[in-house]
Amino acid sequence: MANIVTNIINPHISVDCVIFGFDDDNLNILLVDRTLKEKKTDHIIFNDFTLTGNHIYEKEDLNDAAHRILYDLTGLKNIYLEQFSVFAHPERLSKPNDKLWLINQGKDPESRIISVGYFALIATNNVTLEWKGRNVDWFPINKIKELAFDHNQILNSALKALQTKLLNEPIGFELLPEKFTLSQLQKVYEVILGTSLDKRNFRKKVSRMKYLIPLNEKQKGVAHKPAQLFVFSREIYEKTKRNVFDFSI
Amino acid sequence: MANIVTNIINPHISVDCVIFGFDDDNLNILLVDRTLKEKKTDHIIFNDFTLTGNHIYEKEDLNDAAHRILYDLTGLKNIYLEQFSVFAHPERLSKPNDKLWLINQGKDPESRIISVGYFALIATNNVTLEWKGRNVDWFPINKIKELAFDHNQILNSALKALQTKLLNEPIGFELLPEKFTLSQLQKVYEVILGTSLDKRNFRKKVSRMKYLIPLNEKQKGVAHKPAQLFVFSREIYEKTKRNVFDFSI
DNA sequence: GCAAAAGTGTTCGGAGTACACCCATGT
DNA sequence: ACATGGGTGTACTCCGAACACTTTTGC
Repeated sequence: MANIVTNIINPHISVDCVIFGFDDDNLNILLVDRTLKEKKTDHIIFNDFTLTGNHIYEKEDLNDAAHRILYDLTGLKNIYLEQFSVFAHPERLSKPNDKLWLINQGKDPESRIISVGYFALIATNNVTLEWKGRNVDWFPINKIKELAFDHNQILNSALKALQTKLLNEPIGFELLPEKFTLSQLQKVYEVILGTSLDKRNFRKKVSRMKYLIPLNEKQKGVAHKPAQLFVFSREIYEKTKRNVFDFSI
Repeated sequence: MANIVTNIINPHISVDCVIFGFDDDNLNILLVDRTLKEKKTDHIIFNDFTLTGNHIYEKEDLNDAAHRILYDLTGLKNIYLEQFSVFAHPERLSKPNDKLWLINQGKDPESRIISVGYFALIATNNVTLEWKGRNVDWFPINKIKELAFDHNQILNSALKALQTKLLNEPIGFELLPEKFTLSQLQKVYEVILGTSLDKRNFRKKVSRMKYLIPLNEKQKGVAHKPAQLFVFSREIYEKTKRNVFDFSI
């Protein structure tokens, strides 16, 4: 894998991943702590957060780079991943703290780097997180303050892309365990779209999705009527998806 | 506008524009002739076509670069333009003819260039085209053969993006003159989506689009019942567009 | 008067929306 | 027994789909 050629990094192009998770209540984003300290005194100059991102290798495709970042972070392959936009404003790395940080990292703060934005969906459970020895953690998306670089803009753009995608393709269960209940799925739609849905209408709609397969299995250990569990069948989805030729007003 | 700083080009990043036009019958794409000749004999080594593209300047935003390309090509500003994807495969410029071409242009065929794809919609009428002294022309999209570099892939991806966009937002008249008939608009939907639509149902649907304003004006000089002309009102569209919170099966 | 495209209405089925109560389980 | 979320049906309206004939103009 790692030979002389594949290890040359391309200093002009990076990939940033907006990683969405869901914990039965909130839509969360994975952020990496960025703390700049005075070298001798360990005095904290500033402290904020970034998305997970990295430069690509010279011979590496963008999708591979994004998967590599997710693999380094989680140890998982086959995470749902989608390119949604490019961020290339000439001043995107030019806030004072960002320049300080880049200089401290031995980089030229004037050099132009364009970043390709990906969003990823992962089921939050049972993932241990590790990113280049830095602290990473989940944050509810509606409690995120000012981030490093242009990462607020990237995040907002990712959320819009996720909303659009969710309205057009069944990707909600990428945020859920393999077996999930309809209430969990409904909650995913609600938190991503920022709305609330009627339970009966939601289930009526879902009952038309042939690719949601009910199992002979129920929730266990819950203090209420246990819910039926479902799985998503990609095979059935691919077979039955119809071409939408309708357009909206 | 052009000073020392803005004239430095960035050799790593380019913008490619897929320019769609419509001529009452076909969906067309603007292509640029690429002919490589033996220097002394003028013997043609090969001849094919490319999309319109260019490197960006060091201090230039991507949207500005795409608009600049369209302005250089058509003399028009305010063309409808949308970024849809990035093309960055390490081998994207590595077909034999592409390498020959790059060497002939004094470029290093091994250097990696990523390209940001934009699609543009322009009303074909009354535009004079000029691109760096090379021949440019419209080609019906379904008659396009093998293009230079990865431009077939960029074109296919642009068409899909255009279809998706058209299904979700009213952009069809960007391909039409300011005043247009409903039959013209219907034809735009048909050629982009590759389908055929029922005239009565189409008009029923259109009658719900409050932002399509009928004029007290009809077609002239046509050998049949003259059609009513319409204009698009962006103001009314922005006011009345509803948020779509429905999701599909 | 003929060719060509414009313009128009009805019926049917399927989907969205609004809305309230009983059920199964753990404590 | 009680708290908790699971699970279900009906009425209304709107929209999509299928489908054929008359009208107005230029030639």
